[in-house]
Amino acid sequence: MPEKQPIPSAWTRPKRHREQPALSREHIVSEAVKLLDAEGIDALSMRRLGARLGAGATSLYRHVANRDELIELVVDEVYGEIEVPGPEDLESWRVAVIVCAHGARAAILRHPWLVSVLGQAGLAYLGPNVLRLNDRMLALFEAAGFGTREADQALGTVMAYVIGIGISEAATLTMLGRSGQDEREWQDRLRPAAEEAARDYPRLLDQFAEHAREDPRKIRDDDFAYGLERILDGLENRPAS
Amino acid sequence: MPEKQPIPSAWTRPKRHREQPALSREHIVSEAVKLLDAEGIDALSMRRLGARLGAGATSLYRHVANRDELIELVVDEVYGEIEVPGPEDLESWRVAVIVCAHGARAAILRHPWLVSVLGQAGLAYLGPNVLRLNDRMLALFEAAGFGTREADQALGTVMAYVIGIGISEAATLTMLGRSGQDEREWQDRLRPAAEEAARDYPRLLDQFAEHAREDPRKIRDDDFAYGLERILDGLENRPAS
DNA sequence: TCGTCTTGCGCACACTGTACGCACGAGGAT
DNA sequence: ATCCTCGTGCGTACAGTGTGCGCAAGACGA
Repeated sequence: MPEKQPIPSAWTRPKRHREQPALSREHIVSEAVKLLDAEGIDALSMRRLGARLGAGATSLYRHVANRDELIELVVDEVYGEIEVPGPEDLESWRVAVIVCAHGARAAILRHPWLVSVLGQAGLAYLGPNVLRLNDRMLALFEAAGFGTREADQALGTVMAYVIGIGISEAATLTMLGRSGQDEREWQDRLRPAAEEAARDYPRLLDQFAEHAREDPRKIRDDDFAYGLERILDGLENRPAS
Repeated sequence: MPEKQPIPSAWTRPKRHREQPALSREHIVSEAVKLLDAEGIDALSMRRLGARLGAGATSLYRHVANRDELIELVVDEVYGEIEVPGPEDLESWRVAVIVCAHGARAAILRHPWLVSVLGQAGLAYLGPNVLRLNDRMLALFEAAGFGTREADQALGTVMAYVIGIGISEAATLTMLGRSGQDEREWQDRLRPAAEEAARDYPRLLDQFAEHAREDPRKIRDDDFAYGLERILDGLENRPAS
């Protein structure tokens, strides 16, 4: 009488259904993005991701070398969402770059976990979508009269700004998501502590007061636009090199 | 007969030496920075940090609420390294901001793990050093004629840029540290793969070629300075609001 | 001499990434 | 048909993680 054995001979065998989806790199990556969007970076574990795909944790390793590689893939996937206006409808390079920058910021805000992951791992910069984006934006700057080298510098400047802003915005959004609160009420709840901490800095208290009288989201939008305009001004009126 | 017991009555007791260092928030944080500098973000675990302090892992929790709080403290600690020229020796607000920006970049490059940590956790923005730095830089901008609101926007623009640049530089440095290679030879080793990946993007290939003929570090320095100058140009010649 | 407080620590739990090797279905060769 | 070789999924296992809990022991005031 087979007692403890897993009844190997029963014909209620697990019924391998190799039918359709199985598992594929693309499928894994896209599900990882969904998981990250829904539950944030801390929730991305191989086990949980596997579970969502109806697979075991280690099965993923057939399609992805390790967690770091998975993250590189996921980052490139998000880069793929950023659109660059083609050279045909560029009424001016300036608005084209503005469109890109806003698109990139929107992508970051859609996926706030992105920036918390940009700094770690190699992030090879060699993903197809990263390359595509870089190429098309370079084209924009070169068409605007920037030299080969300077076009790269200008692009780097704009992208650094967008990512830098994104990091602080995404940190805020992540914290909000965790506490399940509204951005406004969160700020109100934090104010006493903030004012206490900044007691000796009247300038900061002024800032807090200034921030208190407007919608936090509008402030973020305005701040982003402000900096972007100044940067584009600086690039447009650059000294002849 | 006490057999398996840890010999509780022996006078070879562990010899509690509560003498001096014990454990303190400051000590923990400063040792954490050393550990991070030496071995990177992956090496920061409560157990390893405890071991470096001659303490058990859970002892740290008497002084630090959890790992996230430890990270907030460590971030603030690094912010404390960034110096702001006082209002006395500001020959011009522009050079003062340049000094700050270079100081911030230097701090990031000294502690490349910083940026990989900025995006996660709340990073309350309420650490004493963060407040101090913000206050003094705000003072700079206000003294330069920026209004209360606009000074904050200008500061945000510059800092976002510095952090954005820092993230990509730090990612490079971290990768270098891991592979123990020189920046130059790393780039040479990577080139074939990069050129293969960018096969269809002649503009990118041009860029690679351009980059190949100069010292990578000089390129990074130049790029940083270029963007900073453009941003300051844009801020200096801002339209009257 | 006795509480009470603070501090360090051992243990335990749930969870992580991932190496290893088995099992099983598909296809090609004999 | 029979066998062999792949590619793929998964169970198990190991070392390592953050941290809650409760005990022990010194410090200190009454």
